[in-house]
Amino acid sequence: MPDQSAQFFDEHHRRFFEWLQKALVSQIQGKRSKLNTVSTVVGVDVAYSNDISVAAAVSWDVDERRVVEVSRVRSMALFPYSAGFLFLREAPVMVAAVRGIVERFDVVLVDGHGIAHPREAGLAVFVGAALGMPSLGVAKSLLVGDLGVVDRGMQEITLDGSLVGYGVKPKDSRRYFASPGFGLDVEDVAYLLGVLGGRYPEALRQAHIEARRGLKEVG
DNA sequence: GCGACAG
DNA sequence: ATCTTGTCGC
Repeated sequence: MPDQSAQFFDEHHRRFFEWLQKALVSQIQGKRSKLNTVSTVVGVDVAYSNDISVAAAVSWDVDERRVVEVSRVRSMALFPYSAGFLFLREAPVMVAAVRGIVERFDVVLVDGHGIAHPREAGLAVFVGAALGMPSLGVAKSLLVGDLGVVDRGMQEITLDGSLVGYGVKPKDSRRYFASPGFGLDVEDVAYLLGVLGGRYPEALRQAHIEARRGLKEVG
């Protein structure tokens, strides 16, 4: 079997998609709206079964600590996974799933990096921009950047000398890396991490479960 | 040229 | 991401 990714990522395609990422980044410059009080967050994740993808968005009430709404979308996985270009594979279906959430919410938590990305154009940046909603990237492993010293279970992620996010290692839950997506800055990330209790976001844990459940319920 | 590489 | 159950431990 030949590498399917070659079909999508030869030199010409890769260069064009990189241009697209840079275009978005320059396009949203200055569109950093101030993050208001966060009472409801929406976590979004995608699960796969061959070329079928199911995205699940879970609305989570931070104070009451409960799921308030679930939205799921099934679709064809048209792009293969390629590090640095995850948005091609997951952004379309993630955006559709979040649009299925009816009740209001304050921020979208995306399973993937925000600006902790080679071109500061991670999946969370695309999803937030497309929705016109503040977004936070939450990844389980580092893609780029340098980690600073561990301080109270947290460490800064630096890229070209600038702070782009935080690595977090809660005592109970799994390690993760958070960076701004759209509509919020690094200072807001620190605030958000506090609101979310420092642990791996329950909204994302639920989204992961719901996405996998979606694969099974339909086939 | 050699490794690294979100999900 | 996905293939996969129960089991050891706090």
